[in-house]
Amino acid sequence: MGSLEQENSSIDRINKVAGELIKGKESAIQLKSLLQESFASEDQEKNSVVGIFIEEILGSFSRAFTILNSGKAPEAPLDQAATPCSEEQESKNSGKKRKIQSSRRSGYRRRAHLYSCTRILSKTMDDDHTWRKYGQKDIFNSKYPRSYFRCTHKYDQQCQATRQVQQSEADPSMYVITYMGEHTCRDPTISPHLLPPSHRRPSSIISFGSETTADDQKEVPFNSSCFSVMKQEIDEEVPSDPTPRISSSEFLMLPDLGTFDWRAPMEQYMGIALDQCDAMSDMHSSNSCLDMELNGVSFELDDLFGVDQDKLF
DNA sequence: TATATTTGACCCAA
DNA sequence: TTGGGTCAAATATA
Repeated sequence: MGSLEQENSSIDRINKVAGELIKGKESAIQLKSLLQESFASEDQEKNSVVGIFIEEILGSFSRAFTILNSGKAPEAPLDQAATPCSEEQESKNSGKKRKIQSSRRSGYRRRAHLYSCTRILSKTMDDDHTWRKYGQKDIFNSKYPRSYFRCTHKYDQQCQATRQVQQSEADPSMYVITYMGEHTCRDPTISPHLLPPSHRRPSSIISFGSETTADDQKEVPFNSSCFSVMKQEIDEEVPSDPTPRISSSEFLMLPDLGTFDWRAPMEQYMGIALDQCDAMSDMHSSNSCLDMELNGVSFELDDLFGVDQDKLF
């Protein structure tokens, strides 16, 4: 008896939550068009930032709907350390088309990355790393396949960085890019001296790209895989471009990065970057633009650097 | 010929 | 059991 009332109460709550989500999503869509209209003529960068934020928000709504419908989170955390594959691993299906060599999976690893972070970007974004596609999968309940890329230097420099690229269902012109693992490689096109020792460790390097060439780039080495500018090859039709190019006009830009001093308090730069999102300040509490995940624990950069949001906005 | 991409199979985690 | 991440043979391209 009591259980029936509880059940009805739960359903009622779910319906209310769904209603609020629908309202929120509609508001976000309206806000997007409003903001992009107002920025369209004057500030392309703000317009792009708005787009990124809105995509994140809409994605959150979609995931929330999914959770409501399924009763569980759509994505499992990525912090599970993979069990290193032992040499004794053998093929169990020797009768299949492709026969496996006994050592084929000896190095098989999965989800062993220390951290991951997800970006929603347009395909025009550029990256300062070279990637090689190693797989593509159709994703359950997803309209578009997901492509898997690894760093070109995986074998020659044991770089473990990978990324996943999937076309956004909400906006097919955008791509959801998930970076996993950190770049340990030293791409010859990236000036190593730009990476101070304290910033070569994983999860401590974030790069707000600059509109400079690879030669004179003064990127903020903050996270070479998470916040670096995107590479053209996102488009699957476009082959990997071995020449890294830097163009982050659609991403958070810091003015005068050439004078960046990483010994300065990070909030100084975060403040500048986040200032560009000032139009979205009301959304900051729910945004994940600068969110990262380390060992499966999500946190925001302001937590990481002790940035007080109230001071920034 | 070397290198990159495609794609089916393998394998892990939930 | 199944979805999804990775491997590697086959194929494409420069």
